[in-house]
Amino acid sequence: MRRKEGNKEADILKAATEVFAREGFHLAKISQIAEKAGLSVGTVYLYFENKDHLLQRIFESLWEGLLDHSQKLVETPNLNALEKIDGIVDIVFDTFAENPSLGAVFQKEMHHVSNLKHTPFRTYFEQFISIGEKILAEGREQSLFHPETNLHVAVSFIFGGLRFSVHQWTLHPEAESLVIFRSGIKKIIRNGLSV
Amino acid sequence: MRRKEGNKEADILKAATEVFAREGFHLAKISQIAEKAGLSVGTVYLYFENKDHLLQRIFESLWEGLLDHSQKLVETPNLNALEKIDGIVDIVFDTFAENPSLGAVFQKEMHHVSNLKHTPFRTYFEQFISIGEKILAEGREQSLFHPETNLHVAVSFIFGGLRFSVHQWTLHPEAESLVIFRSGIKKIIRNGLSV
DNA sequence: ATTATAAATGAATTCAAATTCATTTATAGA
DNA sequence: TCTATAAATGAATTTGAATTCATTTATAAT
Repeated sequence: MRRKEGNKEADILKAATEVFAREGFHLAKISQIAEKAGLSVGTVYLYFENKDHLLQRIFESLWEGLLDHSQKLVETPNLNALEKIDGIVDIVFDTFAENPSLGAVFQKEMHHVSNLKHTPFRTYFEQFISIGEKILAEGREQSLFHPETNLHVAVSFIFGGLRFSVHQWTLHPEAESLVIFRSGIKKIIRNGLSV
Repeated sequence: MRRKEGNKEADILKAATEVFAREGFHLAKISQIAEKAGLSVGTVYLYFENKDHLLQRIFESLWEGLLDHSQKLVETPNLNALEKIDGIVDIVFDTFAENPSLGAVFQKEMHHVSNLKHTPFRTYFEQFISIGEKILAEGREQSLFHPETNLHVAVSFIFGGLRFSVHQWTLHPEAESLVIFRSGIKKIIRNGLSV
């Protein structure tokens, strides 16, 4: 009996991420993905039920990575809330610096994925947000943060800002170094604009 | 000869905005838009060349409104940079509070629109960003802002955070009042999280 | 070397929705 | 009242890509 050569599932996911990043999910063609992965259209369907599932899988592993790292971070002792916020920024930047296409897909398609039936993506997002809120609440208790900061509002703002600016960086990585982008964002979250 | 009744062009744009907001551009059906606007599919094509143009028109007037107001704001004398930042937040919130569906479309479809051929949307976005950078540069000169803040990074972050959080508010307007959301965001931009 | 079978292929099929256009409807002007 | 013509309609057409599946290919087992 014939055996599988290489890791086609991984090849397909990688190709799909790149094509979705460039074209956007809805304009991406399975034929483009197949070509980029170096196999035929039919083979894509041997490994994935359909186009939606491809996107779901990408988000599943993305969210699991983000949540895993973030969960570990919040549980780390001897880190104050400010350091934890920096840690979250690092997790997000590390994730997408390593794989810029993923940043584009995350920015462009999160809403679509959340609306797919039978997916727990709203939950993943909510978990992430709730980790953020936990950190901010901690910082408030430690009197590191302004006591009147509305947690929910702050977390939304930071999530949106972080996701968008990481994506911008992946689009123009030459404009500012990753180091500058990353530290710039940490400063704004900590100190805002005012002197 | 027969004359046009009402303002069908406006009805179609309004309906399209609502349907695009709920379904996302690519899953939205012209038939849904026609039904919501109270006219037939063919009539949509009497007023708009195709589906893409419908989205383009929505963004065109949205951007023009945002840029118009922002332009006026930066030119207002006797406002310091911090007040101008607050003004931008107000402009964005006013725009979308008045028409929440527009906020969803802006969040979900900006990237798609930017990639449409023959559109100046990259330019609109760049103009908006450059207004932001101008304000931040001003604040730096007035010694209101941290001198080491990277303008480009800060503006990206703020744009993304603002757009996302306004959209979140439109999704769950009951969770926090508009007033709380708006002032919370102003505080974070000004002062960050730290005491 | 032959066989059985899993893996892979890609042309053919299916499907859904965008777009068109022949037909109908309403009204301004004669 | 009767055109002439613009406006509106929606069934029919077109389009384009997702998905299928009959066929081919490779290899493990005998």
